[in-house]
Amino acid sequence: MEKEEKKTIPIQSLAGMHDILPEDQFYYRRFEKIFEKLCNLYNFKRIDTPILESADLFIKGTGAATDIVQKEMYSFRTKGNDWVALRPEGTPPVVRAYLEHGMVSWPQPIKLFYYGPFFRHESPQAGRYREFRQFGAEVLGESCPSVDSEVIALLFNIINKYGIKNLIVEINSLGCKKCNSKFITALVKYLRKFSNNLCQNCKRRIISNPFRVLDCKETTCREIIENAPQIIDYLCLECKEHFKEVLEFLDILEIPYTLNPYLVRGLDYYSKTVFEIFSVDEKNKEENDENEQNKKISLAGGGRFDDLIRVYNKRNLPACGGGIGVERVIDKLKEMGIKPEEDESQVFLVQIGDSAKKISMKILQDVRAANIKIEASLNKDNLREQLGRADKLKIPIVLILGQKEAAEGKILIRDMASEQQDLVRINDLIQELKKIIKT
RNA sequence: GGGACCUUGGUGUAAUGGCAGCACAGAAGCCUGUGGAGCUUUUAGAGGGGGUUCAACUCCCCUAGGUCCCCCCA
Repeated sequence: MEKEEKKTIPIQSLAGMHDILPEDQFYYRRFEKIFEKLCNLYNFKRIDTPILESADLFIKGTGAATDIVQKEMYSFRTKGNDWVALRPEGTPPVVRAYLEHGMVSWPQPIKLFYYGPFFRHESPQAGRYREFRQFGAEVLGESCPSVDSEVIALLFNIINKYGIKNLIVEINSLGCKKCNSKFITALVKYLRKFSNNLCQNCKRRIISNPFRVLDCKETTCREIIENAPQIIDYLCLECKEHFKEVLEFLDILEIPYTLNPYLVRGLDYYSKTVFEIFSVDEKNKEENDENEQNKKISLAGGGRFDDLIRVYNKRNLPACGGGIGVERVIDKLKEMGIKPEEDESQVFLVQIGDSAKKISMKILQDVRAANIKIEASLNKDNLREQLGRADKLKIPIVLILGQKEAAEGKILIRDMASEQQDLVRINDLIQELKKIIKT
């Protein structure tokens, strides 16, 4: 054998991708428990769609001109020469599944939720990762404005229940095709007058996606936008009515919201209602609004997408949905200093001697079968060490099985805090444990 | 796509162009029948590559990550 050169190749996780270590799992579990419970109450059914989809699904659905598709999509050719993509968002796959499985013929509306990883290739920063988890809820096949409010309420309540208060919904209406084409004409006409003063991006956007100019953060652009026509004034009767009702429902549900006429969102398929949910920090609420505006990160967002289905199918299908950025919500909770409780072992088994060790294996199995979380270190033999371990793991109850006890078919139950010990028959152990753990 | 700062054992950190030190955690022991303490011993480190230099953890360049900002979004 040659002498091995110790050249270590650094193995790191990819940029923007993170391991979720045991200590962080509880943040996720807590979130999962909450959305599962609330979805059940709202009667949303879970759907899981593949992480890998045809790239076309997003190019057509999310929109070829959007940043998500243009710059951020993980897409590649497979060996079979298919053009595929890691899903950057959840709505197109759900719509695809809806059509593929004939959910049109199920009783409408179809209320679905999903949870899982999504991928976008952009520079990582606060609340922004290349792999992130999203919870989303979609209602398909229903045009009633109550649906918009219900989706907002569901997302709002999940985040709220997770422990993040001071939530506020920003909401706007983009209108339908008819009214927003009128608006776009007016907007473009207005913007052209100032096009020399707009930033480079916005000059391009006048042609490619004039809506997005409203969203620009450049101060010069913002000044121009201040006096720009507002979509609200161009809504057709139906859209105006729809929006009004959504807001009324939000009032009834006591969900705090503010109208944001500049909220447009970067996905192509939205129509009528669009919204994002933010957490407002008490402390800098009053301070310089400018900085505040730029710094806030939305925890959730969504809207109505009555026209998305037509992209894939001739069918006409109203729908509305939204998603929560799970990492963003977790980061917020951490920022607030809240830690979900870890579910520690309740019992630790200490054994001394060979015969005891063998009986221990059986006891561990039986105790676990009785749904009691028990830990042991069978690799160690002395009592002191094993007790030390139980102590380090902060396990409140220790079972001690020595040679003496094993021979008599008995076992000691020790309460670590009070240092009280009871000798019980091994046959009665589970009963005794249940008594102790209940109280 | 553009920019700022950062990277020292598992973790948190210190100092220095000249032996990389400390704390915690880990392992072994004092001590195979009762834990939390103490003591002893011990494992383990400069993200990777290149350059300047007698000498680089330190200075320079590249690269990979991290954090953050612009852009955009969850």
